[in-house]
Amino acid sequence: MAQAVRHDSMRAGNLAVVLGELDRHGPLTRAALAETTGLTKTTVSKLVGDLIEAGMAVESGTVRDGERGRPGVAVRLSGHRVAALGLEINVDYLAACVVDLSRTVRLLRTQAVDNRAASPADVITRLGELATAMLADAAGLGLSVAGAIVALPGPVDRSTGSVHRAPNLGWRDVSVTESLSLPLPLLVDNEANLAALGELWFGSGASLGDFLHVSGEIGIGAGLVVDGALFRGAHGFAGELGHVVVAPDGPACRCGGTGCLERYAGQDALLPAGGEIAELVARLRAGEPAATAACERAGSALGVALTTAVNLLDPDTIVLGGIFAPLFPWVSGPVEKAMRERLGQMRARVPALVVSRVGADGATLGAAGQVIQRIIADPGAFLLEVTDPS
Amino acid sequence: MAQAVRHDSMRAGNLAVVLGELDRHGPLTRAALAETTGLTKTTVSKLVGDLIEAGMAVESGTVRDGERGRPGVAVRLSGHRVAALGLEINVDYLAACVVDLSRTVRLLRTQAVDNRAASPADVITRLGELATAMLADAAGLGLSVAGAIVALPGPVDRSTGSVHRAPNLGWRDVSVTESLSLPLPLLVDNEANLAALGELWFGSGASLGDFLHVSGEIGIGAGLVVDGALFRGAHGFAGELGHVVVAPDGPACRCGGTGCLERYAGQDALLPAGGEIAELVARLRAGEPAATAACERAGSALGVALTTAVNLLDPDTIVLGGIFAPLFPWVSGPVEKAMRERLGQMRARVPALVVSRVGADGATLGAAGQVIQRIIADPGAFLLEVTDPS
DNA sequence: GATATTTAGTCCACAACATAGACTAAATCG
DNA sequence: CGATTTAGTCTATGTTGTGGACTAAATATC
Repeated sequence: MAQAVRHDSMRAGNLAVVLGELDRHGPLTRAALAETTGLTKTTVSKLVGDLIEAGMAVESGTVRDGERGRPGVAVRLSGHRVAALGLEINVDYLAACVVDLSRTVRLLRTQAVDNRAASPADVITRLGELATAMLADAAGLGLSVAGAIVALPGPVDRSTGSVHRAPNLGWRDVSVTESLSLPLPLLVDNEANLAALGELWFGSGASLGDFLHVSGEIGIGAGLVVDGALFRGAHGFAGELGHVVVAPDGPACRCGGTGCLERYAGQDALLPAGGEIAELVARLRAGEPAATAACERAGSALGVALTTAVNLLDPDTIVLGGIFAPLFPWVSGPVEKAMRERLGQMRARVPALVVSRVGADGATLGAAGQVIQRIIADPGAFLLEVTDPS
Repeated sequence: MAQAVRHDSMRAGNLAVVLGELDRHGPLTRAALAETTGLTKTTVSKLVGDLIEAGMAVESGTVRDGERGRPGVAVRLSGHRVAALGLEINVDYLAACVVDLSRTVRLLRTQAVDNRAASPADVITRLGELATAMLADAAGLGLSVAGAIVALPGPVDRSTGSVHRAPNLGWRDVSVTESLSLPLPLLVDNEANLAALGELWFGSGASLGDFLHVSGEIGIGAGLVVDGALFRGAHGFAGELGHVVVAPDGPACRCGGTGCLERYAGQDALLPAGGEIAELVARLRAGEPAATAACERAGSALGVALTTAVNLLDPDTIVLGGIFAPLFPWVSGPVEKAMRERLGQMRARVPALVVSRVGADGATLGAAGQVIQRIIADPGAFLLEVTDPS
């Protein structure tokens, strides 16, 4: 609980500080690192030496920063050795990616499968095969994969690695970490959460400030990123935007309530007759009035729900992802209108509304990125793992 | 930004760990501290010695923990030297309190004044007089006051110490820290936020887990406490529960929107003809149907807004404070009904609904408590201040 | 073109802090 | 009364960062 600082953790902390600085502020010389971290040049040199030895950083050319003086050697994160595996189980596909320490996507593979038709055990077996193939390919690239996270479309218990209920998959109480055995640390997380992190590291990124990322699918989830980390709430179920009440007397929702956002702006509300979002986009492009009206309705409801979310969570930016990304041109107007009307008078600035820049792979990439984030936040633990093969 | 660990900050960090442990887990022997912190007995002894010398801890009797062996000396937080000042400006009163390091309330004074009638400058002058008197009394008790926080009824900019708009006071862009000059560090914060912290430290406390504290007044604010700290959002305006949309087509609100919770459950909605909450309680006790119906309506609306808040913020517990504390017996039913209906099916556990245990002084006490919290989180800084009179 | 100046990075003696284990102190058990 | 157990202190030691002297490599100045 209370974490005391000792000599070894002091060192680990300083390694993390240096690596974090390299991660956030690009290539830096040792002198610049000493300045920004407040450590002495001597200390920085030693720490950088360790990081280079561990394959987590490399020197990359010289830089003349000022006008005069000896040029410095730029040091940057190196992705040539350390990597992470991101996995995703979704309704109609499996996906896996390998991302290296510099957050470069090295491998990405998607497999279209109808996972509703298969049993959870079969799905997990298939994911295991995909993961094993990816690990082999990663080894071929000389990468050492430090860990993996599985993205799941439903509320998860991260401590047990299980999904309580994933209605879209038809799963109940399935433990993924128990069934999936891979030769590395494995965790699970919610797809909407990881999509938000995917946007942070592989999309518009830090320019968004603190943002709320909306994942529209059949359900509607959201992930709030504050200071580069997810806000999860007490039990990890924060960000359930789909069941925000838009109209207390509205239609019944599968959650037991009435008038939830999902009933107005979920995929089933936009496509009551079924079908693909791509078809809806085609009808919208053709200017079909019924399609435009449906988006108008969904956008207004989404605007009301997001107004509420802004009042409670206070983000800088709102990112629309999932099905709302292709529909952005048609829903953004009503959403912005609702937010301006309801927030404009009280707040100096209404949060900006932008479209997600990562596509369907957001959650898969976010999963791998989260593993990388953990390594950067505590390189000492990983260093031990690599150098000490006990 | 990136905070490196050096020898001095290692020491400061360990002082904070020991003091934090004493704060959370009551009186402890040096041996017990060594066990829980992971530090050696030698180190703990040195740290405890420093804390005792600084007047932040004291030895208090011996304890026989096990069956055999030498009994240990219990060490606990001491409030005899270090204290903090909490201040509050509200619509119809000023308040000040002095709380010591062990979070004992040593002084508390309230002054009934109609602050809407006076100019901001006059109000602040009067608060300054109250604060100066409190500081003199604290000095008389041998207390050294380390800092102060002013609670204000409106959104504040904590970096400049100013309120942008406090509609209930009729204030616009008033900087309190600039106008109020006291011989100690002074900060400002929002009343609803500080009331939540007041509940944490002077009310039901840590038994609540992560909780959302609702401050019902003319407006309705809320403060979310996660892991013993306030969730503030990107700009510090999180928790604006009063403007959560309960019915998109509802009555217009002063915020520019329509159907905000405030219009259904704020003080003006419960008492459309004006008057005091105490009178409403009397009518409720008498069983007056109109009064009961008003609470029913307010409770249902509050239940809808809280359902939404739970979906987005995921707290363990919801605490009703402000005007909802005396009205609790009449509003809690409808609130719980709404939450059970709308959340019961999706969640294993619907958050518990409890009444606030701190009264009107919650924000004032929370203000002082927040200063104490800062000292406990970084005793090193305070130690320097005391021992080094530069 | 030689020298001064500036900046980067390394080296070495030193200081700060925590550690490990021996030691003393004070209780209960047999 | 001695053996055992637990609390707390003392001393030598180890790890880590510091500060300043030093070397290295560039530009500026004359």
